[in-house]
Amino acid sequence: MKPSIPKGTRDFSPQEMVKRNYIFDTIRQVYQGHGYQPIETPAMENLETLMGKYGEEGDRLIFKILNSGNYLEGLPDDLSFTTYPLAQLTKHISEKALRYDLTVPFARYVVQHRNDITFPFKRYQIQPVWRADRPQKGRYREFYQCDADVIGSDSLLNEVELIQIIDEVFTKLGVPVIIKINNRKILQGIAEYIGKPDRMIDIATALDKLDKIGTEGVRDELRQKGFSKEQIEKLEGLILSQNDYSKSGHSQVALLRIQRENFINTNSEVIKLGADELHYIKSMFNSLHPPMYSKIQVDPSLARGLNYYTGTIIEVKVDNTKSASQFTSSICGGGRYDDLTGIFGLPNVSGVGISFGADRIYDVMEELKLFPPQFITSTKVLFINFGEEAKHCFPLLKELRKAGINSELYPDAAKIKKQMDYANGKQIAYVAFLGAEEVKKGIVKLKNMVTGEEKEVATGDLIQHIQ
RNA sequence: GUGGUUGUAGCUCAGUUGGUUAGAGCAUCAGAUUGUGGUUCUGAGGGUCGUGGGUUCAAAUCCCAUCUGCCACCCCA
Repeated sequence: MKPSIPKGTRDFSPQEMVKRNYIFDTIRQVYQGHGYQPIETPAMENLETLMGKYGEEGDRLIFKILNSGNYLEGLPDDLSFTTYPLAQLTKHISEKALRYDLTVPFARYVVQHRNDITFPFKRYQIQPVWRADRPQKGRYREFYQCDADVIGSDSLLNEVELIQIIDEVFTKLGVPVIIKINNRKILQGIAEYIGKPDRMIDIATALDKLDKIGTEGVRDELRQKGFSKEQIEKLEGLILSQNDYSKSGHSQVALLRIQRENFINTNSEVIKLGADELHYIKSMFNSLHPPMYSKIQVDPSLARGLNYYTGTIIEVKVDNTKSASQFTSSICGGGRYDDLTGIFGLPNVSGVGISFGADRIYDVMEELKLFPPQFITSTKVLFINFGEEAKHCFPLLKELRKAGINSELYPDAAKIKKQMDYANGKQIAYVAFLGAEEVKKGIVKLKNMVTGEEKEVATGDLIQHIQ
């Protein structure tokens, strides 16, 4: 049998893991610094918990788990695979699924453990999620999300904090980014304003493509989705004010002002609320000292596909004006959801959160060569194995490790050359010789593998000679 | 889910209009003074040419299907 792994999944080598852990550790450290606490949830959830939370497209991308045992039991006798509706069939043969994100399982967790939680509850969670998407560059079927959410607080200061966290993480990692924000209330209000309150998602996803396909493309898409000419014109009056947004040349602030004037004319409370929220957040950052390293941008076309967002939405992309990155997809996203816990029986609890896509961040950092070089190895000192004398290494190894110096003993009494090759392969900085001669003299011969320099040091002074 | 593209040794790739036993470099392993590597020399192992069919006297090469990677759409981290 030829060994292989499922499409869109990957193995990670030691070299890759060191770098991946660097990303995880950085994010974890920032989260903890802001008072977020860790939780974990199972890889699989009840299918029912997940279905219907991510939109139609999302449902399709959920990995369903076939029931154990005789999963065909209890199916109708007249079952025909060609005529039976697939969604119906799924319900019968699958009751569990791999989690699609960390936010919905978190909402479930909050409701289930509500009596043990003090609100507002700030938690972080770093775990893999699975999506049955078709793989591409930066798109995997198994990938890690690093989430932080605050649940049980309406304050916009949470949004402000989360955006600062985003800035802090990417500053630490050295990735130049643009943080884009918008507000779903505006989009919802617009949908109501043009008389299609239930089509907010369609409007949002069409607008989301403004950058890519331009005004005319958005018009076409809306027409295809059944919007009338009047509705589209009304919409344009609000969002696409003046020509093409992307070509308009207005600064972000100016653009926002245009919107607010237009928005006020709609007399829509929802729109005004959304615009005020956006403006509040933006103004917080305008007066922030010291200012953020990352650019923050109000983007009226930002939509985000997930169904559960109701307020602020956030998306982070690599700043291609500051780097040579080819990456255009988002590497972090998030937003506010006013009633995600409601579906699980706990209404009126608002939450807001963000999620870093660790795998995409890794790809970007690799592309931009942002990983520090010292990450190649994890062992600092290798003791050469001379057979009988090997046991004399143990006390020294213990001491080194106590001092935080990663060290190891070669397991076999192999030829020196082979052991040296091993050290080179792992890019180990020092090799220690402790053979019969050294034991007799009470010393260790320490060799610097970069300079080739060798010196005899007393066993007690070993640590001082290692940087 | 739709459309396109790709696949030869662990890695990077050669391989003529279909024509003997499919090659190279790097890597690996073994040896060249039995306590000194990253430079050198010698040798070895390793491929059902992604997989399964088909056309042909003959297929890595042509045709079909399938899988994987990649690209666009869709959507997203």
